[in-house]
This record gives sequence, structure tokens and C-alpha cells, in this order.
Amino acid sequence: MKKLLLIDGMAAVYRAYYALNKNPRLNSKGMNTSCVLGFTTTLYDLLRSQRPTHVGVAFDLQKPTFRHEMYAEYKANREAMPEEIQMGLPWVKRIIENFRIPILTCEGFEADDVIGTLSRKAEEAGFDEIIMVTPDKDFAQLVTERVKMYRFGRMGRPDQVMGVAEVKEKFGVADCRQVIDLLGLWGDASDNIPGIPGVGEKTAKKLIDQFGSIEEMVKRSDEIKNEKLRLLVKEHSDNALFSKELATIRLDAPIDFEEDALLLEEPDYQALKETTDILEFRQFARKVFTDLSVKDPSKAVAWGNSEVGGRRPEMGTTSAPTLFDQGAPSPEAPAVETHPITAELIDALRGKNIALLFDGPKMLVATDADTVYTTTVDQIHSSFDIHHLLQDPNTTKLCFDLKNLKYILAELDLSLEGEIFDVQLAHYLIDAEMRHTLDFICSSMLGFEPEGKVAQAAALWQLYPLMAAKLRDAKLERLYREIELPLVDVLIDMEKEGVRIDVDALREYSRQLTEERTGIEERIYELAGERFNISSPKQLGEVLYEKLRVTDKPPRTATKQFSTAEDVLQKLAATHPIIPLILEYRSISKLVGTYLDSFPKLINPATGRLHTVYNQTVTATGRLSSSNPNLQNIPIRTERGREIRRAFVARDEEHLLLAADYSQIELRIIASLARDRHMLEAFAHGFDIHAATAAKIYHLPMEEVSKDQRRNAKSVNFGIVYGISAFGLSEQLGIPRKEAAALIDEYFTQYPDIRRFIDESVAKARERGYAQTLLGRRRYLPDINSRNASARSFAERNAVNMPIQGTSADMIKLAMVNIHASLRKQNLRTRMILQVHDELVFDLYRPEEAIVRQIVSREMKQALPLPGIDIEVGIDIGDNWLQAH
DNA sequence: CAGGCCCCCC
DNA sequence: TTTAGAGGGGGCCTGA
Repeated sequence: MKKLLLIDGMAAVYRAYYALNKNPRLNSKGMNTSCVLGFTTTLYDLLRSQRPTHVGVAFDLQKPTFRHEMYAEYKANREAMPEEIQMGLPWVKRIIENFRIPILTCEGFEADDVIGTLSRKAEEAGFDEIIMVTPDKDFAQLVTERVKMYRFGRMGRPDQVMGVAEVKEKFGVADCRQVIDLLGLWGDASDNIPGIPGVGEKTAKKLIDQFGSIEEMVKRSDEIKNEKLRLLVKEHSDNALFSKELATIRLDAPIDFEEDALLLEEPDYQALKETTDILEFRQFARKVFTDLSVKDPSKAVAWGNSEVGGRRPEMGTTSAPTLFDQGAPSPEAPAVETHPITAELIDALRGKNIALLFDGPKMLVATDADTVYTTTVDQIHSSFDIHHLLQDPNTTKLCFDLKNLKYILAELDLSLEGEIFDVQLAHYLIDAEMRHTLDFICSSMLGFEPEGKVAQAAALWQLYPLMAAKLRDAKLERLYREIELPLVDVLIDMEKEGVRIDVDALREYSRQLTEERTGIEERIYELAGERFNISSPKQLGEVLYEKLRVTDKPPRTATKQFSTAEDVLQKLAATHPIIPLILEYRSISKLVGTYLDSFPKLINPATGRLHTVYNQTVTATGRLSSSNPNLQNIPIRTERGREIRRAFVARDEEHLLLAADYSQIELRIIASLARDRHMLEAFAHGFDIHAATAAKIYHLPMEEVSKDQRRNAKSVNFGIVYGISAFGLSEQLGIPRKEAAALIDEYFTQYPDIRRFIDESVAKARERGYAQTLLGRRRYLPDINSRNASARSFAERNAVNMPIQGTSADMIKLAMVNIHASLRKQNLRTRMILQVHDELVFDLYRPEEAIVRQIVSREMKQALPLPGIDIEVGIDIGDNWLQAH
């Protein structure tokens, strides 16, 4: 196993400088050693975490090696190198020497070129893995930032390790040159870096697909059909070529790849000790010398040997690719024979498993991985009786997207019996966060993408054994069989049922709000001194921050646009009377656009009702999602929004709406999972949990808790579920960060088991590589061991949140299946129509109120008992959804 | 048509 | 040096 680590030294130094210069670290001689310490720890952490066998650091800024005049100009114009860096560089080099790592340079070439070239050569020399430490978080940004650096005199963002395999995977290209072609020119869409204004990444990709390279595109620009685009390319072609040249990492630097020189050696401890003594890196020295030498100075131990967790299940069979790998020829789909379905065939297939897929009006029945029978829907009823085949209870039906398939079959008056294996559902359980298209599943598991529906039908046969084994190995079979599969029928019934909407009420309310909004609009224009599109964040940003200058530090979004987000404006509300009006305008627009005006259009004329679509394979935690329209986000928080629920009404005079919701389900789950005695007791006594929490953290009797204290406690409780941070809590509550931190501290003192649970959840996830719910639903968290602190924190929060949110999802799904079965079994006319994560809504047939109350309450409480705690369900009834709360 | 931004829900 | 900074979703609007 040969693994090479190449570091752009200067980038790492700058990174360290920027990361640390807010808190400069002075030693006793008054020397600012921030950047040296930063670089040193970065280097050391890299070696420990990546465990390379070979390593090198490239430097370029110390010598005049500018490839382009423009680059030279940039260098001349850029701010002088910060003093700390100038002072620190000799020390940085000394540290590198102490580690016995070679410094790589090549006259006339930059560090990136050197790294690029050596990567290629290492690849040819048979290295198994090559890691480049670049100035930016991924390869694309590396290149774009590089262009920015030249153009705008800015250094790139902090460095991060990105394995070359990731580059390939991310961009789906075989050769790093393609990546550079693609991104070196085009950069990111927001800045139009390549120098062709108006050409974003997408357009760029199309052009590159068409022409193959930028040079070719410039040469044959007459062939660009879109006139505007053609003129742009022509006008800016010099710039485009130049940008590419600047951004291209050269792979032909005349530098020899001396494998032996790059071998990772034991540091020169004596010299390292002396250096760190002078610089006063005491903590670092203690860490290094404890880590490295005390017990066993042998190299294997020195550079660590810990197991790396967080691996996703191996989906494919191919080994990890590397950057310069041209890619193994992909496996081919087997040749598939097709035959028409005949009556004789249907008899012959009795007792055999089949895979079922529709291609528009064609029905495809695959009997194995290379035989597919086809027929058209017209023939199904006239020529033979396919019922026998679909309803044979002794055979398994393979399919993809069962819910949709059942809809199609239902239209043809067909249905399925026997075991069903839905590849999509199975894939969702195996790795929820992946994409669940058939093409993606095939390419990741089989190594090829079947062309056309016939090949897809046949591929289901190849996927089946692989996925069935994965479900079994990961102990996901019960979730599949007892929750997700039966849920399909429940969701179909709910979707078909739909919900009745009082359209007149919606229209009237819409009219009323629109009128209100018009008035607000006029006042906004007056205050702004011009008419503009208030709904355009771009225009609004310009008005607020450029024209009215409501603040001298305009907030920016991630893409450097002006931010006009709600919380931002909320904070600026006092600075200008226009801002509250804008917030008002926004909230009305949202209600009118998203709900009031859109629902009437979505009502199905055939049923007169509104039908949502539940997606079972979207969320990472196991929840459902709802769309077209999304009925899981109907307003409730504000008075004005809540009114919309009045328009969700019962089916007719014989019906009412019944809403049943779990009380504090996520907190109960965390209390149970953590076995926190104090929280369990609070629930057992039936206390208001937020008030009880407030009483604890403020050391007051519960009766004396103020509203604000309860509100704060509630936020902390929520924060716990989400993966709390002092920053987040302080933002949420509008209190100083210190106060927020103190609240959290006290919370953990009062609920010590919750603290322990959080730590254990993270530890378990780190060990296994995934988080899981009470029933074993998984979420893979590959970043849990990431070197990147923010990626790692994100994974850690998910390690805590997923078991809670996911267990709650498991619970309500089970309840839905059981309630549905119970309503059917007892031939009741009441129908389940909506699910909103912890709430179920029913069209209640009035005479059935007592029995339905009983069924719903019982099934929801019993669906998934939690150790140590009772589950409470609140039930309300009314003519409409607002009343039923 | 898609991505950015925003805002609604749990 | 910038910005974001609590988990999970979906939809509208603009701008190309």
C-alpha cells in the first residue's frame, strides 16, 4: 500500500495565518508564532489522520516563478505578505526539515503544478492513493479560487484535504484535465469568472460537451446556435483562453518523481524538540512526544494505525479510482431477449418470480436477467388473463417504485399479490441519503446503466439478490416488511382520498390579503422613492443596502449577494420604517402565493378534492415528505397564517375532521433513549416539560417560572434535539452567547444522562459509521471522522438527531399501518387523510367517533412502546382543521 | 428551466 | 477573508 500526501505549503501557511490571526499567539519573546503553529499542527494532523507512506511539501512564493505577466502584476499589487508570515516562513521550513519531509520546488512552476505533476507520476509509479492538500475545499473551488486570486488579488480559502477519488466521483470524469477544462474556465456561476459574462456552469457544461474543449469552442464559435451566447463567446474569447491558462494546473513540470526521497520518515526528534522549545510550542510538543515516542517508537505506531470508521456499505465492486486512472472499462448490461407475452407463457410462468416495469403503454415482464416479455396495455384484457401471474401468492414480484406501479396497475384493473420486492424502497433503507433512481442504483451496484426500460426490467433481477442480502446483513428486513412495504398501500389510500377544501373561503381570504398587500406595497415604494420588485431579493437588496443604506455592513449570503432573509431584516427592523413593511409584504405574499392562490388550481376536478403526493424515499431520517402541494407545511404559528386551516374541511355534513397528535414525542424519545431519570420523572408526573426544565435550570419551583424562562427552556429542549450550540441558541433567543452557553451548561448539569446520551450517540456513530433508530433504520455519517471540523460537527449533530427524529418517524409509520388495517378490518367509513410528522388527520364519519377515537389513540400509543415512558396522544375534532386543534 | 433564496411546517 | 452558525423537509421567483 503506497499512499502519497502532497501539500501546498504556502496555502497551508496562509490558511493557518487567517485561521489564527484573530487571536495572535505571542510567545514570551513577543514573537507572533501563529502561522508557524498553525502550519505545524496542520501538518502533524495530516500525517496522523491520513497515514501516508510518502509525503512532500511544495513551495513557490519564495522565488520569482511567475508564469504570466498578469500573475506578476497581481503579486506586485497584492497586499504585502503579512509580517507574521514573512517572519514565520524560515521557521515553517525548519519544522518541515525537522519532520524530514522534502520540500518540492521547480523553477518556473507553481506549487500546484508541482503537486499536479508529481501526482501523475506517482500514479504511473503504481501508488494506491494520492492526496493533495489544496487551497480550497474541493477541486472545483481550488481552480476557481485560483482564478480569483489572480484577478482580484485575493488568496484562496482555507485548505482541505480532498482525495483524488472524490474528484472523479464528484465530477464523473476520467481525467483531471477534464475537470480543469470544465471548471478552470468557467468557475462559479455567480462571478462569471471565466470572463464571459452570463455564462454559468450549466451553459459551460453544455458548450464543453458540444466542443470538447475551450480552444475548440473558440475556434468554432460560429456553430453556437444561441445568438446572444455566440456573441458573448466571440467577444470574450481571448479572456476565456487566458483564464483557462491561468487556472490550468500544469502536469508537465520538469521535476523528477523520486519515490524514495518522499518516503515518510521518523521525525528528527532532537531537532524538533529544540525548535518547539524556542518557539514555545509546549502543548504541541507534549502531544507529539506522547503520541509518537513514549511507548513504541516504531514507525507504524508513530504515525498511527487507528481504524477509520464511517464507511458506507460497498455499493459497487470496483476499487477506489484515482485521479489519473483512465477508468476500467465499465461492465456491460447483458444482452436481453424480448418476446411478446402470450397466453401460453402466462401459464408457463405460474409459480415463477417476475420483475415488473412499465414503459409508457408497454408492460414489461422480466423472467430473469436476460429475458423480458412485453405486451401493451390494450392487449392485457383482450388477449389473455394476466391476473393469474400478478396474483399468484407464491411468487415474488420485483419492481421499482411500488406506489407508482400500483397506481398504474389499478388503472388497468390489476393488482398484486404475493411477496413484493421494491428495489427503490430497499435502496432507501440501505442508504437513505443516496439518490434512488433506477439508473443510479444500477450504476452504483451493478457498474452499468441499463439502456432503456427493457434493460432496466432485466436489471431488477440482478439487483434483487444483492439488495436482499444487504437488507438482511444490515437487519433492515423488518423495517422493510413491517413498515415501508405495508405503508405503500396506506399512502395510496391517503393520496387517493385527498382532502376537501373550501375554495370560496380561500378566494375570499386571498382577496382580502391581496388588498392589504397593495396598500403596503405603495407605502414601500414611497419610502424607497422608486417602484421595484419587492419579491426579488436582488432588487430589494440593492434598494435596502445601496440606495437607503440601512446599514453600513450589508449582510451577505453564501454567494455574496445581499441577504434579505427574515432574521437579518428582523434585526434591522428598527433602522428604517421600510423594513417592517417589507416583512409584512413578504408574509402576505407567501400565504397568497403558496397556499391561497395555488390550492384552488390543484383541486382535482374528478374528486373535487386536494390530493398531495407522499414521498417515501426522500428524507435522510425516515420521515415522509409531501409535495404538489406540500400539505405538511400549512401555517399554524401566526394568526394570519393559521386561518388557512379553516379552509381544510370535512368531507360533508356527515363527517368531521379528527386530528391526533403525539405529545412531545421527540423529547419523550430522547428521555427514553437516554434513560434520564429526571426527565422521565417530569413526564411521568405529567408536568409541562418546558416549565419543568425551566424550573430545573433556573432553580425555581415550577409555579414561579416566568414566561421568558419557560420560553428559554423550550428553546434549549429543542436545541438538544437538533444538536445544540451556544451560537444557535443565542441567535434563537436573542441573548448573548455567554448566557446561552450558561443555560446549556446548567441544562446538562440537571440532566446529566442527556449529556451522556449525546456523547454516546456520537461515539457509537463514530465506531459504526452510522446512526440508527430504535428499530435499526440507519443513516450513514461518513464525515463523523472528518478532519474538517464543520463537516465533522454536522455529522455529530446528525448522530444525535437522526435516532430521535427517525424513531419518531418509525413510530408514526407503524401507527399508520396499524390504524389503516384496523379501519379496514372493521369496515369503517372514516379515512386517514393527512400525516404531518407527529400528527394524523382523519375524515371522521360522525357515527364512528367513539370507536375511531379509541382505535387511533390505542394504535398511536402502542405502535412503538418506549422503555420507561408512556406516550401521550391528543385528539381534537372539528368542522375544519383549525378547529380540530 | 434551475438555482438561489426564502419561509412555511414538524 | 468571507459567511454561517440546530435537525428534517418544499416552493416561489428571478434570470438566463
